[in-house]
Amino acid sequence: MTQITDPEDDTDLPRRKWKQNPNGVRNDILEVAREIFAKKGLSGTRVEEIAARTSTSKRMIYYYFTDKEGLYREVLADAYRQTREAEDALELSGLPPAVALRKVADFTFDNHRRSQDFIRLVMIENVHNARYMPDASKMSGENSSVIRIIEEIYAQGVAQGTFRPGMTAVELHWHISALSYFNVSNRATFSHIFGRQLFDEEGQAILRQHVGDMILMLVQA
Amino acid sequence: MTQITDPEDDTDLPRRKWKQNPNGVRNDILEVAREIFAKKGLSGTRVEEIAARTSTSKRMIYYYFTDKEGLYREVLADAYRQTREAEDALELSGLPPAVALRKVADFTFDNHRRSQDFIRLVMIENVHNARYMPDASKMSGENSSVIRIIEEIYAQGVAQGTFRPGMTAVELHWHISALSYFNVSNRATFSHIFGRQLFDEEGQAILRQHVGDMILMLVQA
Amino acid sequence: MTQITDPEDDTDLPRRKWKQNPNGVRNDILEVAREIFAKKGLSGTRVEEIAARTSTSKRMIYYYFTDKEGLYREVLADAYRQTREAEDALELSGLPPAVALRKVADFTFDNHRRSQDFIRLVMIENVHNARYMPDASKMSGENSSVIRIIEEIYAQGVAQGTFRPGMTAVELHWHISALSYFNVSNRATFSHIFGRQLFDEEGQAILRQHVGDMILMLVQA
Amino acid sequence: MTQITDPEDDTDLPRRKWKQNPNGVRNDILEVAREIFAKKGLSGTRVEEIAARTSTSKRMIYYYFTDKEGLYREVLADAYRQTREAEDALELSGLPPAVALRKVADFTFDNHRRSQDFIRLVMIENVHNARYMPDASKMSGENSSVIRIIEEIYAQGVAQGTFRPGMTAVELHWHISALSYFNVSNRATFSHIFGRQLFDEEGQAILRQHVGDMILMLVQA
DNA sequence: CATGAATGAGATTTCATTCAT
DNA sequence: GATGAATGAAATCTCATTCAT
Repeated sequence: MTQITDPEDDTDLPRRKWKQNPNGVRNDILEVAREIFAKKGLSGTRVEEIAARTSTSKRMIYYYFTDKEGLYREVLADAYRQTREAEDALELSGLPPAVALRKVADFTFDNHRRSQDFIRLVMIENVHNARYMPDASKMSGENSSVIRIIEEIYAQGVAQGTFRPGMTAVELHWHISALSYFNVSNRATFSHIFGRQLFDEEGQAILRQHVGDMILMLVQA
Repeated sequence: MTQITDPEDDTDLPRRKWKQNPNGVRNDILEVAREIFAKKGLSGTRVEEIAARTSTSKRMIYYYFTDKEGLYREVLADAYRQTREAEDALELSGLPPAVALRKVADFTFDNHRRSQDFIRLVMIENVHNARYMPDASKMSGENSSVIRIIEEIYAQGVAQGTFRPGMTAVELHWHISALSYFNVSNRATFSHIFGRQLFDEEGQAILRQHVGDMILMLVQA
Repeated sequence: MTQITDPEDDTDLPRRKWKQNPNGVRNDILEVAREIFAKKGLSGTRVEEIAARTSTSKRMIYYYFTDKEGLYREVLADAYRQTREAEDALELSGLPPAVALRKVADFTFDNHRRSQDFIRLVMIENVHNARYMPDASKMSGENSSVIRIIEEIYAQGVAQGTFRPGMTAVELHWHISALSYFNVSNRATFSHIFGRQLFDEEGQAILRQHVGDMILMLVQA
Repeated sequence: MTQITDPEDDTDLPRRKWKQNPNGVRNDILEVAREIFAKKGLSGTRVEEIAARTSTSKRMIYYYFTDKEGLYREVLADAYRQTREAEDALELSGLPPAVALRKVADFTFDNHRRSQDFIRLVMIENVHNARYMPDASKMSGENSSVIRIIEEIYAQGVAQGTFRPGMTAVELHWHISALSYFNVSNRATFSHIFGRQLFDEEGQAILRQHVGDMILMLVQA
């Protein structure tokens, strides 16, 4: 990513992607680790394998992350951070509540599909009962932008009389998340049992439509 | 450890512990293994630990299940089998489609909450990309009773004109499952970020109600 | 030591000193470990080295002793146990107090000289601030036979009027130990600075004599 | 870490921290290293830990002391040097031999108690069989002031007829050292087994008295 | 002189599995 | 069927030391 390779440095020495490049090395490890942890889980991952796919050595992993668990924690925190950032980019001002809410649902559905590694990390972390989650302080849902966004939309809809009162943003977020998450997390077993149809483009379009429909009907009921 | 075998008691009588339980040892292993696999995953589980919590020794695990993976496969197949059996017990004949469909949703929501270990095994299996799933032949969704049940209800509703046509039972099942599953699978991370409110009795009642509502609105739209 | 090698077992298979001989293997490890720990200390010792000098593998060390520290603890406890046993063998009944007390001093002086590994383990353990000592319950000085022996001798001497009253057995033991211990523990540095004379046979005889003299004079003063 | 260097302050003036301390960095390292080596031994000590507690970096340790072993050697030599200096300060001229000798014993007993780190370094060095001791030339007991002091006292006592002839100063020093050293070196294990009484103020006073008594009786016998 | 980054070699420990009885 | 002992292969982690700037 932030590579600083010098083409002139063509000596016989073993090729190093970065000499003395702390962030380069650190990020390189982080990226590789994310992929492998997402694929194999914490206990299923070999530090060796991460090192092998890196431009550095196993030793550097311990240098920067103390131990395997430390690396896993960083990967997880990083993944959440990036997801937050993607959510922060959502721009919905000016839209009518119903339109905006569907946009949130669609965005979540699409974004989850795009972020398979993130979903897998969350699956894995749930198997661990959230033991390695970043400090609650950094994660608190209060200042989560999705929640704030949904809150605003919902409040506006209620004010306009188009949404029924009595619900919370977290509830709405929960429903949208559940449907969008399951679509990625359980694809393997679900398609094993019920076939792949729901996962081809047409099937996905139908599901996506349903998700938005259900959410809107829920608030408009 | 908790063994009750008496060296002098070398008669032909079956060992007391398993008197009414011919496959005693095997089932004992299976039960213990299910619990531990559900808690720690495949790679996170130690054969040692399973053996220790069993009334038998490690040797027997290999005797009955060949290897750790074999045991895991059996545990998984067993768990699915039991879930199927629970679903088969659903009796809805005679009810109007809308009532029946809500009952299916409620049942699924409740049943998932009760079957945490099963859900965890499914989570784990999805991390493994469904690599260890029982043969598709045994699992095929065609002969799944939930699907057949939903199919009947839906067909009836469409025939009566109360449900809109154009949907499939698998789609409906997908939505119900997603919402019911996420409620269990992601409780750890979700409550870490957004608090525990949705998981106390009141919160769960609300979510359960929403799930039924959304499904019904989806078919009645 | 407790070897059970069978000369008839001359197959092509790799030679094993003991197959399926738990105590053999365990004691073998313990003996080798004691020697090496005594020589190099806890952190200075390589598990590898212990294994290499054993008839088994590194793996067995972990099988029986959990980890390096566990092995060290056992070695230490074992060494203390053996020292106690040697002390228990002291037979002094019937001797006049002064003679008996000198015998205790002489025995301790000689026994320490013979038990270099034990002394070294105690040195090492003191460097660790006695962190790995066996449970105080097993070690309590109350039921230590040396203390009881000295107590009896001293009480008798006081009763007879040959020893002055007002001292404790632990104090006497302390002095005898200090002199006997230092003779072994500090030989290396002391002889480095002041030469080897005190450590040749003649020097040792003189020191030994002094130790007994001083103790007797102390109680007879 | 607690560095006070200012990048703009690139004058020729010596760094503030070491204004009156030309060998500042070196001595800083030495002091920290002494403490840690005394606590954990040679193999138990991490160069990393020394560096961390120093005002400099690891690099400087290697710059000044070549390697860990070199640093350890210097620490040890330094500790002996300081002990010698303390002994040199003893001023006993004019006192009657018996009084002077008890003063030497008392001084040694007290001085050892005060110099725990030194005693620990000696313990550690004895575990290493005195492999890292400073050159014998620097250390030779001949020019050791304690030995010379004791020699003088003893000679005077013999000349006066109050001390019996036939002993050497090294022997006397050996006894005093043994008792004073053990008091510090074996406190951990001894009190673990026999309790702490001998190590409280009263107990120590008794032991100290005994040590002087025994030495005096030994020469006066 | 000074520093943070980097590292090879090796140490400790783990784990599924098999063996001997 | 049953059991405790045994094990090879591999995984995690540590440490003194050197390098690049």
